[in-house]
Amino acid sequence: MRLSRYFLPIIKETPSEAQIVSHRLMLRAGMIRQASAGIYSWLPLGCKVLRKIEAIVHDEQQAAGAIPVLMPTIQSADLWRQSGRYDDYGPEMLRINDRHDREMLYGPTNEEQITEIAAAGIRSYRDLPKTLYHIQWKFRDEVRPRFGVMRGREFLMKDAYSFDIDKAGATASYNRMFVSYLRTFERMGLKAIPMKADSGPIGGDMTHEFLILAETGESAVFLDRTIADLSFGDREIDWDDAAALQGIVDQWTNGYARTDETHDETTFHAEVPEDRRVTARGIEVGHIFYFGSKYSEPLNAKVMNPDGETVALESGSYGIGVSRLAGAIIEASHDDNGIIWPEAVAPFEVAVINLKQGDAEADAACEDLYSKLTARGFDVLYDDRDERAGSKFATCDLIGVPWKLVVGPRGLKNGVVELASRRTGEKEELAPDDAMNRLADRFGRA
RNA sequence: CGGAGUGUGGCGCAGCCUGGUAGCGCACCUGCUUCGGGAGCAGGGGGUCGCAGGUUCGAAUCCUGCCACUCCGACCA
Repeated sequence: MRLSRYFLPIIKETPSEAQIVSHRLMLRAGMIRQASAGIYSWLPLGCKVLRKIEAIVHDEQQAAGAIPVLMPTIQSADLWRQSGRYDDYGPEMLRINDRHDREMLYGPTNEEQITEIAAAGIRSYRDLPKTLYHIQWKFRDEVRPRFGVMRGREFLMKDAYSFDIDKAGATASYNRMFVSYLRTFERMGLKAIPMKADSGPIGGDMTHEFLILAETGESAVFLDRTIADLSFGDREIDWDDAAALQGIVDQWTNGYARTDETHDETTFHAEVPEDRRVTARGIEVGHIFYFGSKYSEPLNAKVMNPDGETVALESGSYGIGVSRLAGAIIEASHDDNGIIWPEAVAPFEVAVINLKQGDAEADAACEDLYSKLTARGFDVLYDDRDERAGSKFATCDLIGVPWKLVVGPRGLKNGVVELASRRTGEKEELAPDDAMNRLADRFGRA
């Protein structure tokens, strides 16, 4: 993308309403624009990041065997009456009447809908297990939206729902999602820690929240350092090997890790030696539940088991706050100059910065880099604006492009361009072809 | 939902108390000089002062009502 043709409305000054760094930076970098309280438009840069996050979630969900669907945002009140949640949910649910005065609602979640779908399409234990998911906008009419997309009323969420014949099957499905989440967040460059959670309004007993550590997190967290030091790495997964999955889950859940909701100081001290106790703050980016037949019973989602008996489906639900992640990643990765995107979710992987637009040699060198990198599959931002160098650097750092290729007449005289890392600040002078090869190695591209 | 505030050009703000030609910085446009980490000078464009009533010769300013948004707290993917 040539910056001169892009739409990137950055702002120099800090918007007064933004209290936390991710909100400030998202506004300044032209990623989002507030439409009304807790509701945002995603501008090109923000939209790009959101799509990259979504792509990773889709990829990992499907790797773990979940099947993509897409359910509507507007739902009928009837289903919610059957589950008993129409009244329970309270004013947080946005209720709408259509022209026939039928009661509708903008979905805050989709358990009822998916259970209805499962009830209609799954008849036998032979059809199980199944995990379906979608990534769809949700609306929860928060009393006090704040922190930009971290706590909006409208938000994009991945929600998956598993269906099994019995508790053992449901546990296996739960564990698949658990492991899938470890992989998903790690791919995004995040350290997400599973923590024992309260089940909240959805109910259930087997439940974990995934939190990333950040100073501005909304929850206080208490954990054993050994959990924070775990990393998933490249290990091979057999998604059908229930025992192996259970082993991984055990590895991540054996140590103490809780939020302030479930934290117990006495247990913490008893289980964790003092030098391993970590007290920090975290942002919830995922939440998984097992809830058994809570919805399948009232919604009559029942199947026949091998013994010819009709039994209610065993279910769980599994959420990832996709739009929240965009903010959470920034909370976890930024500096005074702006955002520092992990490569996997960066809106652009590399920026070509032309220090002297209009200089024939510089222009030619930049055009060459831009077309070659693009041809090699890179997402490139070419800053071809007629701006001063300082302004280009500032923009590039603000929007967090992980790598810069700096091209100017001075370097070209010596046959070099500068390759600079946004994260470390390290700079290296290389011949243009060498710089491209360096990037190709880094990103695993030819 | 309790408490506290704010609405004036795209953004950040002053002006309001004490009514009398709507202003500043950034951004934007034009020109010149600059140009390797958010340039300088000169000129220029853009605002029904949140909305509706009221008081007044005259309202951004005073009064009444409404709307929107923000912050603190309780609550939440």
